[in-house]
Amino acid sequence: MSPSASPVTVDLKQIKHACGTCSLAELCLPMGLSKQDVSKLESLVASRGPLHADDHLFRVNDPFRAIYAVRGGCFKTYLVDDAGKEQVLGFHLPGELIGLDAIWPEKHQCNAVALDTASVCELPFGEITRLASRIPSLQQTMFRLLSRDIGDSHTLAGDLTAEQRIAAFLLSLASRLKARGYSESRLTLAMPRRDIANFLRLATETVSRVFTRFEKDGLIGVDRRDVELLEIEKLRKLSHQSPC
Amino acid sequence: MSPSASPVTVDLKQIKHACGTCSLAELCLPMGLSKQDVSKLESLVASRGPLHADDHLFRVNDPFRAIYAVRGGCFKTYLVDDAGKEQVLGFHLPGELIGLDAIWPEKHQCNAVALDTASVCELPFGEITRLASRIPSLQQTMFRLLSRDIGDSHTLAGDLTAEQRIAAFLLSLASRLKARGYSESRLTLAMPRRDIANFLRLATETVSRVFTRFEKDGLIGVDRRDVELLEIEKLRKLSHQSPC
DNA sequence: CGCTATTTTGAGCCGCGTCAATACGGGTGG
DNA sequence: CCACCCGTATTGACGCGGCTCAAAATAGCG
Repeated sequence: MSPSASPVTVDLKQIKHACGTCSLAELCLPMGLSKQDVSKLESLVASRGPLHADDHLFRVNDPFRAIYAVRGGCFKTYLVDDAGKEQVLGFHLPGELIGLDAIWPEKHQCNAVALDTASVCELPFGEITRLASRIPSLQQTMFRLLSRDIGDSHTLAGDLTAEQRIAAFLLSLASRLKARGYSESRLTLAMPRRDIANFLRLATETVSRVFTRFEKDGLIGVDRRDVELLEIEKLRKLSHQSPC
Repeated sequence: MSPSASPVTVDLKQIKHACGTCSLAELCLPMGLSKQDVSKLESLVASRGPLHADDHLFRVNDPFRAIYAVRGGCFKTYLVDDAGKEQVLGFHLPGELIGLDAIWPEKHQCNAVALDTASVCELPFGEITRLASRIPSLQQTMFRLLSRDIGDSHTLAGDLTAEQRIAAFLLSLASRLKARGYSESRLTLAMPRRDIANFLRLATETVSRVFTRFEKDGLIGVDRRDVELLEIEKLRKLSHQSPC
């Protein structure tokens, strides 16, 4: 039924659930909860993993039962359009939630696949909502997390040049990784150029060319999937100056 | 403080709040609530209007106090980027909610302006959440409405040709209007070409040209802002066939 | 060491944006 | 009722950014 629920030999229950001590706590659901409330929450959370590259967390039309918090690794969400072509909707780093768009019709609206070795916390939605009724701050947190995702979607909506898109993309990854305790300037892309291009609505070749151009201009250092941001300020200017 | 709260001579309290009898009930918050719960909800709702074209409902960074349900008319939400250029985020028809993206940071994330004579129901968010804690189905409704907005944002994200965008835009308007009891095939655009173009990330001239082309091909009839969809099926095909 | 997927690089083309001019319509004042 | 004005919409000419097609370079892997 649920994908990648193959007879893996990992007993999910063995993994200790400890939102209270999780380094992602303030990014994830427990944000702003009391100790007692966090422990109630913990009792609902099931850890799941490890998933490997290309393992699916869920697929379009899977029944919606839980939302997922990325614990480690990187996920990609995507659709397949009528012509059979993939449409990357986003990349999801540790501390970020996946599956919020499935609440409405109670079916998953996209596919979610691991890009590398990854693990997630599974949050059964029905029980979360029941708990949220009794804990106002949890309800509030849920509303905020949902609201944040609505605003975020506007980020890439503008009509931007290839350079602007790629600069913004790199900066977005960097800042999100920074918030999770990783380096702000050095990052390893978990996804191939094709996925980046698809996500940014560009051709793979264009992404490649812009990477090269950025490197020649001394803005970044590129070695395969390792990227170093050398001139963050210049990138920032590039990313939100209009193509006037 | 709140924009367009000029000394209008309309006493807001005079307008009868009756979510129970509102034709938009099943589109709006009361969706799936019991009679008793609806009446509790009604006691929170304040009607506001009429607003006139160019009246702002709220602006970026206004403190977030309420979400708004469009009761009549049409609204546009937009941002102004660093270069001072407007970015249309969406159009909002009767029965649709505005301001959900402001829950998170408790500030409005965009500007909302009436395109024609319009009115809204104002739903004080704090009281809604308080009520939602006590009425699980209201909480559920809120989650669903938020979730729906997340999914919707993907609609225009693809890289589509000008014709695909415009066909999809017209179909989206038509289907939303149909759900609200209006004609499915005849519609009056409340917004100028410039706003359509901006929303679809196209040039005004391109929108104009595609309208003309569609008309020559017998797909639509256009008279200024009145549009008639003559070949809905063909438009549908056009809108989601890949540019292969 | 060969096989394959990924990435890079080059050449040519096309859709759409830009610039510019014209047409249309609705409102205002004489 | 007409002349005038101004914002919106249409139409045409042209250039460019990014896509397509094609091929070579590079890396990972058995």
